[in-house]
Amino acid sequence: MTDKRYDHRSIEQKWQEYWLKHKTFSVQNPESQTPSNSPLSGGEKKKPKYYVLDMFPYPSGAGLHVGHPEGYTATDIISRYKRMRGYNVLHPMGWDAFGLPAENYAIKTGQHPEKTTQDNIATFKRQIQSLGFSYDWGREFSTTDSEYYKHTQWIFLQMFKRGLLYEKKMPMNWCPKCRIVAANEEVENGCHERCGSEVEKRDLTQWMFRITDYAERLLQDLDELTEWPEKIIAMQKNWIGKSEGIEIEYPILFEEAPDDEFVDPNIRGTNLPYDPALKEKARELRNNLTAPERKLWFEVLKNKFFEQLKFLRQKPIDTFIVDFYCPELMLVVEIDGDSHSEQEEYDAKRTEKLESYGIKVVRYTNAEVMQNLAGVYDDLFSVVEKRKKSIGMTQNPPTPLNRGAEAQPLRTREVACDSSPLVKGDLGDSSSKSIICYTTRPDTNFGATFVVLAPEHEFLKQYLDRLPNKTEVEKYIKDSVSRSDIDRMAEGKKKTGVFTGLYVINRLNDKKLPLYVGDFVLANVGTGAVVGVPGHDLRDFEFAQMMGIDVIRVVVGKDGDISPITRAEQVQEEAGTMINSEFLDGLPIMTAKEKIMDYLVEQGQGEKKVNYKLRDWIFTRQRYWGEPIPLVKDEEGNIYPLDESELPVKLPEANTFLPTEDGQSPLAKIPDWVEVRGDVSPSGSVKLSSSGQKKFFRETSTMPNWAGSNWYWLRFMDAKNESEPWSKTAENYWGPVDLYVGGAEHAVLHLLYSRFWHKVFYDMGLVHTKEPFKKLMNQGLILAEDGQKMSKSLGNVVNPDEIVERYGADTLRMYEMFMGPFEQSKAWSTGSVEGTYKFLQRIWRLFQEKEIASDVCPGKDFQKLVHKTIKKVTHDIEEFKFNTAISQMMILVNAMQKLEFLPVNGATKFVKILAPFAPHLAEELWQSVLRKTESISKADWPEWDEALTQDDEIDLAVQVNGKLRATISVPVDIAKADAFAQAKQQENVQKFLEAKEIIKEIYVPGKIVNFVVR
RNA sequence: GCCGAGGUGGCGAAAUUGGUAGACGCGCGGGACUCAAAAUCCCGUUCCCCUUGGGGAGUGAGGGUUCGAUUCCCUCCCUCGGCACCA
Repeated sequence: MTDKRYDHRSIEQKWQEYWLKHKTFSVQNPESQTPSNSPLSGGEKKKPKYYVLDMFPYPSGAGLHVGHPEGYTATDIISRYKRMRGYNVLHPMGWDAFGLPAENYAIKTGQHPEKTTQDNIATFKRQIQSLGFSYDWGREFSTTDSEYYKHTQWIFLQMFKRGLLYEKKMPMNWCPKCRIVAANEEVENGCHERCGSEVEKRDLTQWMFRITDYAERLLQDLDELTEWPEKIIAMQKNWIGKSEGIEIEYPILFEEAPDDEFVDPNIRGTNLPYDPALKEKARELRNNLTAPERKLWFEVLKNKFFEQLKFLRQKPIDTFIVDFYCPELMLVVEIDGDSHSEQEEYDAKRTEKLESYGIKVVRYTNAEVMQNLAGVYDDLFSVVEKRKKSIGMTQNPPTPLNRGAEAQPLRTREVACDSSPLVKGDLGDSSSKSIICYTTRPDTNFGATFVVLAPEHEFLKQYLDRLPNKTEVEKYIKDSVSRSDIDRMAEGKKKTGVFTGLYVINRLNDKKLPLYVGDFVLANVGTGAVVGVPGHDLRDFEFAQMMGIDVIRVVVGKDGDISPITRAEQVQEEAGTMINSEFLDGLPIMTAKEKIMDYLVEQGQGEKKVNYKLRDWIFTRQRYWGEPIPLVKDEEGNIYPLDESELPVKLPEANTFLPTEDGQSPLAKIPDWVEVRGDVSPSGSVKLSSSGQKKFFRETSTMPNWAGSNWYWLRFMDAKNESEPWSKTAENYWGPVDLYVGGAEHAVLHLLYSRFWHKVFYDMGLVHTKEPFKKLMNQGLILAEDGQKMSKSLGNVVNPDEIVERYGADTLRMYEMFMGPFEQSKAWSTGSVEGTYKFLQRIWRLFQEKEIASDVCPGKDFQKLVHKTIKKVTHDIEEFKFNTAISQMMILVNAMQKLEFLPVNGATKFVKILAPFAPHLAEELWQSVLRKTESISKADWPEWDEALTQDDEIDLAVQVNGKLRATISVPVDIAKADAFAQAKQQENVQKFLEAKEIIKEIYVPGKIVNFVVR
């Protein structure tokens, strides 16, 4: 008997060297053009491919965390398993090495980030290699290699040329600590996810990626990702945040402003005398226009259909208040109700009096306005023309805007709008303003009782002076803008706001809605204005309660409650039937939503709109340690892409890595690099040369660290390609990634950005699939022994180097797989590590101490166990259930230990299935003990005989009334009657059947017999 | 608040379509070997009760469906992860 101890150190070192030396895990791309000298043999060429990818690490100074090997071991098991199953496996590793820590370290110590990065990569590589992963190191690269980032820059240029990038000045997330702009995805609860300090909003100009152009596709194609965790799908859906609704226009009712504010006092008709007592009355009328007045006003007069002509509403003249008055033309437009004699007489007198001032009066009836607005318009148009002539206004003849068809009422607003339709109408004309509100629940619009604007709303900026409650509003805006998002959140969800003094009109029911400012309305959501339906939206309800605004019920829920809504619990948001809503009454809310949307669109009061929470991606960073952006500006500020021949744009040497406080990259402080000369080529790109005609300035921002990781999986397919990022041949063969494994923290960052770029590549014809990653798995977090997150400050960090030194790589791999379900987070347990180590020792001793016999019949039970184990381990690997695969192997090992000899057949099979988990030990047993001459990676995965996985004899459970009373050992295929007969003979069963009547006998073959008695 | 994943011995955890709950491992108890210890091997180990056999309870709580529920349905509680005034 040999007495060799299980010496993990020498075994692991020996085989790691062997694998490297023999290039055991290097894979070649199929060379389509040279079949004869292709590194792939004819047989290999026909092998199906399998691409297994880890999320490549950022090589931090802290070295490998025990969390890293968890994912890496899983992918390694899959890789080794797939190889043995005959796949051509691509399993690469590289470094995502641009990023803040190296740079911050550089700022602190002055050490160049390049140096830090190289050191860290060396450490990471050594640590990863010490774990015996089967990577093809021939494909290794770092995103910081200029040979790599030259392609990243090339991709940037292509995207720039496709119009996917634009420069924009807007409030950006600025982290004052890191002195860097962060993408929305990088801000958590108002804090920078990197450093945890609070971000500010700063107006900065940055390059933005039009990821929103792909919002719909990013959402739709999630359906294709059937092998992704539901959790990630849900998070991405949520982040994209699609909602379907409508933008509704609410015309603003301005209080009367002094005439001279609207109309040039030099105009003859401006200063007509009037009774000052009428002023108050006119104001009131103005705020309560009749429906026809409103229609004529909003759809014709206020909208400047008569160019340059200003109409005033409810204007006091003499002792009258006229409906509409145009001072320039001295023209009055009146709308009359159904005429009766008294009224006619009065009107005639009034007309006479007005005409004595030189005023022309035209009259239309309510019915005309309501039913034939086009006719009214035509008539008014000719009146205006004549009037102009008679008054002597001949130049600039008024041109009517586009009108609808003759019989149609006029469409007066074009509802299609610019990108941020905060306010409708020309800013010069205050009397034609509307507030646009986005809502997903227009069905409840009959219940609207107020409108709230975000404090940042454009309307407030431009019309502050015209607000009756100017002082209060101004103060409120100042207060809320000065508070950060965090402050606003810290105050809970308590609603605050102030009344502007203005009203808007809900044209659905001609109701006046008070217009408020409130900071619960967010400027960048929807249109920055919300229509308040307090009966059916909790937030609106809270606001209404705070402000003392009416609540109207327009939905009856399941509970049938139709009482006035006074408590938050009564606020019905989800489902129900419409009431108090005129033509919507009785409809379920979803039907009502469709109906009213169609109605509002038809009436020209709104436009359907799909909204996404997803914002464009802020792409530039004010940092040194990132890919320089290959753009230049000329002295006029025009932007040009650099010519592709200029790539890579390498990072210049720098003395300081500290970004400026005003949001500039340290690159901006290197004038020799920033200022260049060159010429614009016919294609519009710039070629640099010292003799160039023009002066240019380089873009000094760099790319975010997501850029490099946004296409790296494609580079691995063709890592040595110098002329292009990857060849189509390579992508055609290897793509897409079959299995992608990493932490769930990248759910909406890396994984969303990568999907975005991949779709652009797809549109460019550079890849043949819409999605980059077929199957995605997230490893669970590994917590410290105390159940807390591992952290330096808590001193509970487990160093993988120490574990490898003491127990070996195989133990660490095996232990991490045995800890529990792969996707679940779990706490470290040193005790269990030792248990796993003992298991490997037991295997070792088994092969050292027992004679391996080829001619010994091991017995049928053992043979069955071997086949069962192969079956279970195979299934479990496929399903990522490594923990139960290992327990099954433990069961087999326990059984082997009880045998006197090791049957060579069973032992060989066992070593094969052990190989993906503990490759060093398996390779040692394979080559040194079983005397095989080739690496176990080249061996075939063992098959199992299904018949041998079935038991002949089973323990049948016998129940009485569902309670277990006995178990009987019977042949699997026992006849039903025999099963019952044997079961009844059991003493303990009889005890429970005595003096009872059997009402039912249940037999589930292979499982149970159950007697139901009474 | 919403979305997702969970809640099973002292601990990590198992359990095809509803069919013997707790496989496997750690820990613990007992034993063998040893002068002794370590290592190794063997036996036991959900809890409670009589203790040869057994009996009762038990998978976060409470209901329901079923001959039978960790598994299916309803209500609720707790933990973790994500989003968070998205109109």
